[in-house]
Amino acid sequence: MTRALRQSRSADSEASPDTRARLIEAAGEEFAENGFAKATVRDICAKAAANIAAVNYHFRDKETLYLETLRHAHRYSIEHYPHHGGLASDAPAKDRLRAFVRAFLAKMLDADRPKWHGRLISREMTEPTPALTLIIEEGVRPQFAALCAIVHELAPSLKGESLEASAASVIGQALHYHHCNSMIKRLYTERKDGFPFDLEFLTDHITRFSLAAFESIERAAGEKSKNRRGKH
Amino acid sequence: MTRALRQSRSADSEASPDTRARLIEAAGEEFAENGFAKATVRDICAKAAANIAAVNYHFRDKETLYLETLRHAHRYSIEHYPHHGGLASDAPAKDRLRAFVRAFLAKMLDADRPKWHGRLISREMTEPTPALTLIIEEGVRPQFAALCAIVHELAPSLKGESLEASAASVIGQALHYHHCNSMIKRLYTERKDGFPFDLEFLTDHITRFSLAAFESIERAAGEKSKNRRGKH
DNA sequence: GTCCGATTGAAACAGATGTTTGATCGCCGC
DNA sequence: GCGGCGATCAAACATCTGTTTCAATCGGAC
Repeated sequence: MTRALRQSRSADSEASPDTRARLIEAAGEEFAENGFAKATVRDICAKAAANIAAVNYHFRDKETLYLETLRHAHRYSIEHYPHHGGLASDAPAKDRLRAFVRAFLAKMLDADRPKWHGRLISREMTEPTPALTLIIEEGVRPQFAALCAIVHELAPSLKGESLEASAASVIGQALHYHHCNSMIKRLYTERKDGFPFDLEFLTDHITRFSLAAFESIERAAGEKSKNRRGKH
Repeated sequence: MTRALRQSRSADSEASPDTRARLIEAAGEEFAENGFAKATVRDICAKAAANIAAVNYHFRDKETLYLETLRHAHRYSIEHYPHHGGLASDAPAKDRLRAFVRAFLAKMLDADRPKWHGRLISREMTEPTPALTLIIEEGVRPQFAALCAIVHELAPSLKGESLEASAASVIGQALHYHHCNSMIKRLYTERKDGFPFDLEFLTDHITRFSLAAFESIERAAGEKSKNRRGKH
């Protein structure tokens, strides 16, 4: 009957010349800007200069289109922004933290690449859609683990939940500038030239702030264990 | 013609006995859970045990209903969670920071009060809707200013953008656990009893982390100025 | 050229959703 | 009792939106 579903197309193959790719591109922009619910198939097709039926032909659903778009964004993301930021794993932990923060921020804020990749993924973080857990697990968990490893080097006294919470503190700072972007911008409107929102400033601030915290935490841990050894 | 708009009702007056209040309550839950787009007037009315026409009668629009709901949440929020957290303004800065973080987190995570107040407001932060800027300005800006004052006491060497970025770092940590709630939860599923997401643990961690950062920053600033004085 | 499958196109369908309408009910002052 | 008025209700309306249908088109294989 319906010859709609084209389960073929191994998700990577560049078979159809254009429309499929154009659809994903257009869908990415729409979804990133308006979210899944608000973005309409018609708008997407219009932006892709494709017929409305195209989304049903190349994908099956609006939902599958979304999922495929997210997959695309995810692949792009881990390919262009590896969490080690191009640094060797035996580089000093401080540098690796900076590289991590930088890569993380760049993923979100980078403007010269089609910027919807980051926005799409961050949208998933705040309101996850059912099936995509898999992708996110695959992308986020190793990233988080890598960060935990770095933090562990910087502050060996942190363990278990405290370690993970500290890693979350680093990520939270970075994400904040992304999530509350519009809000923060408005908070700084009184400054003539706006908030210095560039990658370098933020990387620098977040790295510095976090390193300061770890340093102080370690110092305190050192004192404590010294005292303990002294008393016993 | 249409006798729909009831511009009267001074936004606070408790004129209509029930339905208006029930509508706001139901709308709050629905909007907080599903966002503005996904939440349907029919669902809201069903939850409020009101007729579909009620939302048009008491408010004018779905949008006005949303706006009014947000106003309600906002009033509730600043009333029940003052940013000073009940502390006198001459209390030690460390305590005030803790109180601030605690109030901020509580606003978001508090479960025994109808928990949608916080969720609604935080939703506005990530995707602000046009008209409500006013409310948010009114609520967020003073809160942010208060935090900046606290941070300034804790780390006098921070100034201008660095000061504001540091305040944002504190807020970012707190918001992170709220925004990425579902994501974080999933990251910790391997732990049997889940992540210790309670208010106390988070307050403690964020305060500790931030205080550590400020302490270290101040120490470094002290060193630097000492060196400078020494050299000149 | 012809056939066939893949792709595209225009139109229509079906369902959901915000909004409106006109009737009805309950209450209060007269 | 009656008229007026605020409030509620069931039903319908108009629009938007995801999806489907079926014909038209294109490109290559034979």
